Amino acid sequence: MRKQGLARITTRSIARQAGLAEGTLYNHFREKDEIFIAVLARNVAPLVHVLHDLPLRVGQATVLENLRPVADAAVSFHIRVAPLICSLLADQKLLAGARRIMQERQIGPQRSSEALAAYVAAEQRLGRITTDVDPTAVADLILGASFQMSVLEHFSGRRPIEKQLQARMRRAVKSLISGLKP
Amino acid sequence: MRKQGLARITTRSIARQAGLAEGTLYNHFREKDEIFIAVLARNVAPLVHVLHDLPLRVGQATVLENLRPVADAAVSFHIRVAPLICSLLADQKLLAGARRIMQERQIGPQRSSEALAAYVAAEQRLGRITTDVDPTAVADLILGASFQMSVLEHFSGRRPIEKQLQARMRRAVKSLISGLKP
Amino acid sequence: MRKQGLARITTRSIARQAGLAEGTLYNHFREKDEIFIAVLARNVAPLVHVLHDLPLRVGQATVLENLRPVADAAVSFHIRVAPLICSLLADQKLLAGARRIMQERQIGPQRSSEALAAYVAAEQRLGRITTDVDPTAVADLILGASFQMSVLEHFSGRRPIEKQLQARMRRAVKSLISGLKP
Amino acid sequence: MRKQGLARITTRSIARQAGLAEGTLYNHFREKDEIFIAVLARNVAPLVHVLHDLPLRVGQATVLENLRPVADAAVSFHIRVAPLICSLLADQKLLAGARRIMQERQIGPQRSSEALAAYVAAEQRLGRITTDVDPTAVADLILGASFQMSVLEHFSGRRPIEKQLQARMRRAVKSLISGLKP
DNA sequence: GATGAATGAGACTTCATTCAT
DNA sequence: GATGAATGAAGTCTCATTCAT
Repeated sequence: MRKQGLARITTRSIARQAGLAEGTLYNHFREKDEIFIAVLARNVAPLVHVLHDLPLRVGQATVLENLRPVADAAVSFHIRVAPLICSLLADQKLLAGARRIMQERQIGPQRSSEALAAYVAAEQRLGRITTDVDPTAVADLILGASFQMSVLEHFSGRRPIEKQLQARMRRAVKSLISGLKP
Repeated sequence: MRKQGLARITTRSIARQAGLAEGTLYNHFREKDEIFIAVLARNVAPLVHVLHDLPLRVGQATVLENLRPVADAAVSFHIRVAPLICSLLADQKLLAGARRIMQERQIGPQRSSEALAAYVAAEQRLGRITTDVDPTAVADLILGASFQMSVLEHFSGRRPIEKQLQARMRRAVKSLISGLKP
Repeated sequence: MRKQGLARITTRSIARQAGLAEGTLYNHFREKDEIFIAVLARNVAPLVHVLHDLPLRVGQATVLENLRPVADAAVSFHIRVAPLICSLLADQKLLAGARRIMQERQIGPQRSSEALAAYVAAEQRLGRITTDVDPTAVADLILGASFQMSVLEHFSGRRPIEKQLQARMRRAVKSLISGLKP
Repeated sequence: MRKQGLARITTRSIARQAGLAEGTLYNHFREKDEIFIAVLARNVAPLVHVLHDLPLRVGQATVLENLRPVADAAVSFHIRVAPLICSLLADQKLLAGARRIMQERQIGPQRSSEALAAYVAAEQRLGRITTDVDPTAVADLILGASFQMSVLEHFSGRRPIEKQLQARMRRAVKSLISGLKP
């Protein structure tokens, strides 16, 4: 389900992959959407964890060293569930269900963005990041780049390789830290 | 069709909006996917156009002034069709069809990325962009940020406002040019 | 559907009997319940018609001659749809839908009962029916006997024969008019 | 189970109400239908009992006093299991099973009707009931009225009140004894 | 005997696509 | 070229029944 990640995921295919009968799914989940959200929730956990730890890192080590685990976790997350995230956007009903559950659990992409932006702002106050940049913009750039890479890989039909994308993502973070100015 | 995801779009609803009978659609398109790809193709045109013009701008004006139309066009594109792009990722069959057509017309997200990276590399050769950054990474950051913003907006359920996102995107470009270093 | 009349009526069986594909049903009805109600409504029409004409018969001909068409129509109705009526009672959801539709159209078994009782009361006022009887009770007896006969026939597994049941019903009406008293 | 129709009754709900696990039901009954028929059989017992005693009452007390317990028991029975009786008619398979069991135990609606008709005939022979009436018709009228009332109540959605329906049924019996003739 | 997760047949419904008019 | 009823494959979900524990 994570690997192929179709909106066209059928209960049949889920059941087959899980080695269960179709009806058995409904002994564990009330409806298909719940399975969907459960997979998403489980996979986002590591990223949430890393973002949650960010405040403790403010002023510690270097900004690059602090952003690296974020970048790695973002890639891990996106590479796994980019098609699932896309399936949400592709289906209004699914999206509505996801939104509801995310509000209940106080999670969601918005929060991840905000957590990252908060870190940037905190480092700005310490003078370790220039105040020329907009914290929200930085979050958009970092998380967006990670998402974009995963989507591109899925688009191309290549089987995305985590290590490879993480390396590419680190280049992006470095580039962002450096800036374009000569 | 652009607003809600593809998953819930029926030929009936397309026909109704077009003021045609359902069967009539099939006098213009061979199958539903073709309609979908046609919509995508039409909406990507402006962005392709801007990217196509980039080589002419190398060394002209400022890098910021050259990237701004790219940023604007990317936002315009993503804001319109983010759910459609996602629908591609969500449907293996659709994705295959889209890939084929994109190859024929020599377009696609890969090409856009490459065009932008090529511009960055060219400016690097002129010394107007530092060689510390990786051109591909810059493309990922810029196009990814634009995509990310649109996806976030659709996710939140807010009706995305183009001007607003373009402003946010310009802040991202400026931040990228500036870099995080103090 | 009328003949076999199962609650276990499946859309498949309906479609087969109608000589249509299963999906075709949904071009004509929004859901299965609607088909169900439609069949019921069509078959109740003649009985409703007869009951509607009753007020015009008050004081005309004889009470027996006036009740006979009611008895015949009731048998015709029940013989056709007793299993369908039963299917309603057997399925709360179906029953709720039927109730709603019946309220909208101002029909229903209650109304039939009342129409018949009203006729009895009117004849009582003319002295053609003794005031010893309760009009509502008479309606219960007549319509109940008709329903009972049809249910018994279906129960026994015999294919109910309309003429035969109508004759039996006429005996019931005559018996009721006569009374048990020696 | 008696209240709502059978169609929506699941083994799960039966088990929950019985305070047992779903699987445990199958240690007591071979299949769901058996549970259903057991409930029906238990509830019909009092009515069967009353009808069984009828021969002893021939020529005793008054006809009205003899019919009253029949009327009361019929209402008690119908009010309890009208939806279950209907569920039989609604399900060919269930009906077949019920028929078989009823033949074994020598019970069934047919027998009830016959028992009541036999009583009427016996009283006719004693001159306590006019020979103008048809015994079978009288049975149809009495049992039918009782069934009809219960069905109407379930139809209307009102929670049927036994005492109330029994009173209504007594009026029906009295009306039948009196006859319509002025 | 009790349990309840697993099963899988089958129900209702949707919808892209076809085709006679 | 336009129409829209008909199609039927496929999807989600329910539930009676089984069986290892």
